Amino acid sequence: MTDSALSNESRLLSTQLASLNQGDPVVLEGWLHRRRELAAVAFLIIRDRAGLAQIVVTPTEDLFTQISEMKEETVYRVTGKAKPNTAAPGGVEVIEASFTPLSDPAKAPPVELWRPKLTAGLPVILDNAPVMWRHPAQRAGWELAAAAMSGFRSALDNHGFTEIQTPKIVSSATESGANVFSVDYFGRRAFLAQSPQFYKQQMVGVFERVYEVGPVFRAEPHDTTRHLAEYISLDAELGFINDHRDVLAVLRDALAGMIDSVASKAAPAVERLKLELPVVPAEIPVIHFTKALEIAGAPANEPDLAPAHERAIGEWAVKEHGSDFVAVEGYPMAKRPFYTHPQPSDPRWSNSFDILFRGLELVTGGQRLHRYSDYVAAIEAKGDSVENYADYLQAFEHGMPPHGGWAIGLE
RNA sequence: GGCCCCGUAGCGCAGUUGGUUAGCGCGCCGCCCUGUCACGGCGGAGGUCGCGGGUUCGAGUCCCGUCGGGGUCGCCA
Repeated sequence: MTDSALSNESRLLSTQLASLNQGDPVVLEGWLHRRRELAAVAFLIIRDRAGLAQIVVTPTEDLFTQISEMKEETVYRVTGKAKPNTAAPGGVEVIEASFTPLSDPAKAPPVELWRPKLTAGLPVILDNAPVMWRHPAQRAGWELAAAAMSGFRSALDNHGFTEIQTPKIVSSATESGANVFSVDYFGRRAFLAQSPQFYKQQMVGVFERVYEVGPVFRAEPHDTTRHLAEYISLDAELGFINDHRDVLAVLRDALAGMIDSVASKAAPAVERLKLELPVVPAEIPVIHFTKALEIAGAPANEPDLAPAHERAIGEWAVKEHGSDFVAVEGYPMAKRPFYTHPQPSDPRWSNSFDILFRGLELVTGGQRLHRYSDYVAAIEAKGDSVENYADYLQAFEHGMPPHGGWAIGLE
């Protein structure tokens, strides 16, 4: 657990202090998180990747007179001796310390990073991001994301998936009306990828089961916080399914894997943010779109679920099934993209679903068309030309199994 | 894009029916305090009140415009 891969093999992490005995030598490296100067004793808090450590300085030490010159966020190497002390956070503190700066004296941060709560608005946080991310509460967000991605990957690895990376600069923006960013590609027009959808389907033709964790780009011109220009999408696609219910079953395991991973790998972050982690039921309750409208009290001819409807359905799921998760299947074909597979019993509806989590849309997925002839019909039905999709359709000309998948926004 | 709200010191905010020198907490600087853990106490510096125009004897405050931010609805493979 030391940084033995580095040349400085004696370095300890702050959290390892607790296991030391009186007088054990200590080498720490980190940021000066906070100084607390009293008349006859001073406390210096060092922050490293693991947490915080307390160094005690007494007036007999030369260091004592230099403390007022030291600036928060300056990086130091600290050497000293361990001293168990019940008054110390973590039970063991460092005494007889000497500090060697590894950076220039740091400029005062725009906000007080040592405060338990970050007292800054979003614009201030974004404008000062490199410093703000150091705050334990901000950092916790990164820890959650890392644990969630790790859980997603291992859950799908266990299900026989292959991780892929698809192009992010693409030649055509054929997919739907979502706005795309255009870029200059050596004098030709290209676009930032809105979705790995086409590529991941093609790769089902190679690996049967694939997933991707990567950025997607949407130039949404709307004044809203519900869209981000760039975000991380957790995409998966799997072949040889019966219908979208098979997709849902694998998705359920992926979600459970993500939450388990957050619980085990990001426990300090969960505690810091005082999060209550949801439980993914063994089977996520599924309702049909028509039933969802009923529950939400919306007219039966409503083409889509509004945010207010989604909230109502979320409450219903907690009450009826004790679940934070609920899947709505059978969205109208008219509202779904052309590659969506219709519901065999009634083609007005689709074999696609959304998963609502506490009343918010969390995942969109479903079964896709897999026959070439169906694609030709679907593309012509929307008044488009098959030639515009020639590259994509090669996959289906050459044999594709029934398949489906989903996309989760990490944020 | 519609509707509502907000831009005042590094950060978070207050500022009465328009009134003379624009305040508070934290940070910053100085002094003090035997163990803190959001340490505490005393003092000090720091602001063209987002920007432009207008009304008025007088605008942080009212009006118009503009830029930026937040909420909500709509839109959204």
